[in-house]
Amino acid sequence: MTRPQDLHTLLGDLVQANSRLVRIAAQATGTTESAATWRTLGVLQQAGPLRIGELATLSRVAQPTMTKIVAGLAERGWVVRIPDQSDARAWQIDVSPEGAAAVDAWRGELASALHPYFADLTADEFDALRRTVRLLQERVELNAPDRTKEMSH
Amino acid sequence: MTRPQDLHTLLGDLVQANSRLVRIAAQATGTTESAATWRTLGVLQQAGPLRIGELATLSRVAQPTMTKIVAGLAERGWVVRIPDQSDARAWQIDVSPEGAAAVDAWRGELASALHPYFADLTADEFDALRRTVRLLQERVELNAPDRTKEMSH
DNA sequence: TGCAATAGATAGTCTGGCTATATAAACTGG
DNA sequence: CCAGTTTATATAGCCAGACTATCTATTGCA
Repeated sequence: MTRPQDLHTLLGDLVQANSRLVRIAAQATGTTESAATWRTLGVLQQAGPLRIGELATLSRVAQPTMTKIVAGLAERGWVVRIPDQSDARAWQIDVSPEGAAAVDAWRGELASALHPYFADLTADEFDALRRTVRLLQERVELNAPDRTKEMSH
Repeated sequence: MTRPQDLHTLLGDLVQANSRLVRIAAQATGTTESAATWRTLGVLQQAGPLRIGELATLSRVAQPTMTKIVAGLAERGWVVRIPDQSDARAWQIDVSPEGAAAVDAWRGELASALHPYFADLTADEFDALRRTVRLLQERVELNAPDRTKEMSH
């Protein structure tokens, strides 16, 4: 039923539309915080305390990138770094109450900024949007990426 | 019909899901090119030859940012810079055939990378996705952003 | 005990954002 | 017709977030 040709076009269009949406939001909110911040906090909220490495894998960034992001978040007080009881090399990273509040605040700003663009949705359109967001969420669930390539050394 | 509370949540979820989707695509394709590249070329393909400033406004980035992006694209031969007949300060920027080919190639890679995640959509889900992408495209159309703030000096 | 494997940090590079400012061309008013 | 303002782009300098390569410190096993 899903025609590959259409899917091909659709996915490109989806990513491009989203890139524009993100720029609109960035300019409208004037927030300095970037996608990486909210992506990382989102993963943590969803998957509880995690090690840097696990967090990097689930967020699909390289480990040194995650080390930097976490350093920034820790500076803002949005995550806490708890020494891992069972491994002195490792940390458990978790969202702080302040971090959770920051996510909420950002969602509020984002909604205000984008509301004018979506205020006039029909019930039908709203429903399609809602279903698609759920769909996307399912598909980008936090499954560990395929590491076959790396494993083959 | 559209409940603000739901819309609030929905938009946050949409942006977050998309941020993950973009990371999945980035890792799966292994492409080094970033969102800004395809966003910019997309705007050009849609709105024909444009000046740097117009391009920046429509892409919703600052003018110096666009100068840099265009410099990069010109190096790769993906855009051409045509001197503006009527104004020696300005350039007309347009997509080159190579640029258009690069966009096509990227869409292909993206589709291949994401296809496994979307291969099993039902006709119904596919339809909701298709309608939502169209919807998003309408909403992020290339309308010049509101410049009221800047104009008030 | 001693050495390979693992977790994270550090170094260095690039792109893409930003603001502030410089440069150069184009207007405009006396 | 030229002086001053406005406008279009470029330059400089900053920062975050992405990468690879490598270092350090612990772990864990032979």
